[in-house]
Amino acid sequence: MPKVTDKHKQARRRQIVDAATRCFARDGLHGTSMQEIIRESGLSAGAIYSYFDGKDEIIEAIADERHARERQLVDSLLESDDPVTALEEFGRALIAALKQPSQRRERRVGVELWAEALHNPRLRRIVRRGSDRPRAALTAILASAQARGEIPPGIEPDALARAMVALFHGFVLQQAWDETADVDAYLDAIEALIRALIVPAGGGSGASRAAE
Amino acid sequence: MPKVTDKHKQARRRQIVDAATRCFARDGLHGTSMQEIIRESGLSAGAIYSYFDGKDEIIEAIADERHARERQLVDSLLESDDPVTALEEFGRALIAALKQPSQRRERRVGVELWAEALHNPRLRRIVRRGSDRPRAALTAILASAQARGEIPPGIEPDALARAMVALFHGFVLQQAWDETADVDAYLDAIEALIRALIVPAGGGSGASRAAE
Amino acid sequence: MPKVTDKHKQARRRQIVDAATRCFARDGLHGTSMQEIIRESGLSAGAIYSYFDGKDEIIEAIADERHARERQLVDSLLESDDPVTALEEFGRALIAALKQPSQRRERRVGVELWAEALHNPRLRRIVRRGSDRPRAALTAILASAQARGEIPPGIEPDALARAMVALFHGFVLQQAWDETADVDAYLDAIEALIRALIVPAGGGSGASRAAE
Amino acid sequence: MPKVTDKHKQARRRQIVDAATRCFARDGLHGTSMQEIIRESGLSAGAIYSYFDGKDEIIEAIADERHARERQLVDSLLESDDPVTALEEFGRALIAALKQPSQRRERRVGVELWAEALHNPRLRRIVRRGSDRPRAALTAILASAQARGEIPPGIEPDALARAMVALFHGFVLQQAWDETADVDAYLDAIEALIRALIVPAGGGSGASRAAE
DNA sequence: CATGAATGAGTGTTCATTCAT
DNA sequence: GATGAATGAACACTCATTCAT
Repeated sequence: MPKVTDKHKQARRRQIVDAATRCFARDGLHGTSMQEIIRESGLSAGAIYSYFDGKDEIIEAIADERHARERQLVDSLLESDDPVTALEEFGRALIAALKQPSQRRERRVGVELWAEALHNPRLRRIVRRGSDRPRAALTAILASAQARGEIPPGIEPDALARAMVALFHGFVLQQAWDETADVDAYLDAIEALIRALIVPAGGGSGASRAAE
Repeated sequence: MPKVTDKHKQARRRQIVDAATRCFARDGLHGTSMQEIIRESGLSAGAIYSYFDGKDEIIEAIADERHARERQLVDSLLESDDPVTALEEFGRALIAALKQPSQRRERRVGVELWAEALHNPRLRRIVRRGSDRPRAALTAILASAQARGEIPPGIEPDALARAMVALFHGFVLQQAWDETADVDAYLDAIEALIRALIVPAGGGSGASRAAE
Repeated sequence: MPKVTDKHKQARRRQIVDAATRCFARDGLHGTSMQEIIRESGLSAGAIYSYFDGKDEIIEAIADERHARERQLVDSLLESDDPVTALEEFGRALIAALKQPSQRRERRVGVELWAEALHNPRLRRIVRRGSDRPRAALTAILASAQARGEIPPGIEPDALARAMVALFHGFVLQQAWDETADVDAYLDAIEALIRALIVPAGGGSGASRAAE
Repeated sequence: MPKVTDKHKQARRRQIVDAATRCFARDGLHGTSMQEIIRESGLSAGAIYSYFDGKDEIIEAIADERHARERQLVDSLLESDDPVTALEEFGRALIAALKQPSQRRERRVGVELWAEALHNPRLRRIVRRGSDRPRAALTAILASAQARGEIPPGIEPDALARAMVALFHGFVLQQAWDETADVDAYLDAIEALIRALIVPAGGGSGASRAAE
């Protein structure tokens, strides 16, 4: 019965990853001991080590999950052929992500992962995959929009994509520091910012539309 | 002769903070042991502990320095009465800061501090001072620009300020992960982004100017 | 199977407390490092710290044991209704305690605890319980003896109880300093000292002189 | 001018010993760092080390002083030819010593010295001189009193002397633990205790009972 | 297969003492 | 002589990981 075993295995890994995420969000990656994860998960030390090779692998699993979720978010970006619509979709997905309180914990841990990725090459690869791929997708969309004349020429699409990723990461950080940061106002502001850039198909300023 | 003693003290603290910054940038806040800082600084354990109460205090000193440097950057913001000019000044200061390779190390450590600040209240206070004050200054400038009609109404100035801080933090992160990230192109892109938003005094769209 | 675990736990604590007692008796509370206790106990650092929160707690456990043993000694005091008999019982228990060479080590450590108790409030509470309770019991016996006329009036029973406790503590100290101190002669002497005070049932008394 | 220098030296040693005594009474022998003694004395580290070879020597100096003071107390014992009078003198000196609040500190440190003496041979020699000599003197007096028939036969004079020393040490300990311990009542009680033993020149005796 | 007691190298920190100035 | 900055071995304690049961 490999399937049952596999399901069981997945469930146990879930249990461990969830417990670890709670601990990491509360006390930080380095402020959390394996003992705490053991206690929080309700499993034994041996059990945990039979599902993960060690603390680092649990951290990587968390990073992997985050990356997978972000990839899903990006995939929605690629569905539409119209770049502007795609960006709007992206924006909406972002809203959903940033407003979900259930993901606050994950985002806090995310900030820890950013720092950890600076010194752990395996983790860096995972974490960067989570922003390199979205950025590449954004770059493609923006290049295409630029080709259509919807975005002024003379701006590097990749640099603009970086700016959009920065707007996301930067707000994740602000929200991690201050839970009361106003998500809706922020999303309105960056929407205005981005729309201002978009050259309307039939002339007149993008900026004026931002105020509509 | 208190001056000599004081100068000496400052020099020793410099020596320790610099050594620690090198270590932290290389191995991370938690990947660096006091032993390493001791070796890197060329001082003895006892000497270091006579200048700092412990590892945490060294970290705080580094955060404090960073905050002080950011405050200087912000102060230049406030000098001009014209909001748009002020923003340009700010942008230029940003360019200078992000392009200085000598500060790469500091920015890498900065990312570590963001994560650490999530769990260390003292540090959070220091780190947040470094972005709350700039944000407040930006908010004031943007509100004033908005009052003058230079920025479309209907956008929360504070949210827009958050976006600008995010554009900074977000790129610091990307640069920490990938030293080859193109600073100039990024700065061009965010300049275009911001300019697009600015309603020209006499008519035509900001977006069109962004392409100039 | 909580019983096995519990028994095991008790046995390990015994092992640690015994090793620590040997170390403390040999090198003093402060002359003994945890490393020495680790070596002497044959356990690892981690093992010891899983049974005790730290060195202080090991010391407290030793003090607790001593206190428990002293309470048992005192309980024998309270069994008899006749104060004089009770005192005799107490004296005999004392003899047994002071003559047991196996307790030499414990008594040496006891002297260390007296000193430590001066500066460690938790320990002071434990150590004082070990002499306050016996003293209170002695006070009650002496008061009752005084009420029966067996001890001359005009002496504070509590002060006399203090004197008896002092005779015990003081000799423990002398014996700690000089193992050859003659226990039997000492016990004879204090027996004589105390008996001299007791007013014989039928009349003329040394005690009457004491009240003069 | 060796004399002036010598006086100066003595004064400095005083200053250091006094500062150390204050520290030791407050925080214990091992809870006091040289740094604290340095601060408390108002001298520099180098200065202190030019007057004492180290912490241990400061402790020995304190023990020496204590011993010298106790010897003076004992010397008064030997002045009188009449043992009973001598004992009374001794008791009176004791009263004075125990009631002086200024010596509370010294007595607290004294208890620390008892413990330290158990593991430091040099200190043990000093500390024991402080009770061996008084005990020897008491033994002589008691033997002489016994020879005159003032103390019942059959009691070892040395053991009785030990008891008297114990009455002193034991109360010092109680007072160190509890400053409110009633000195006067205690002195009354031990006076009664000792007088009960003394066979009145002309008659029936408690002592006869003691020998039973 | 699961457990959790045990490991021991490593941590941050202290402190009696020295010695260049 | 006096200073006090500097030393570095030693300290109490932690924690990711293992393995006998």
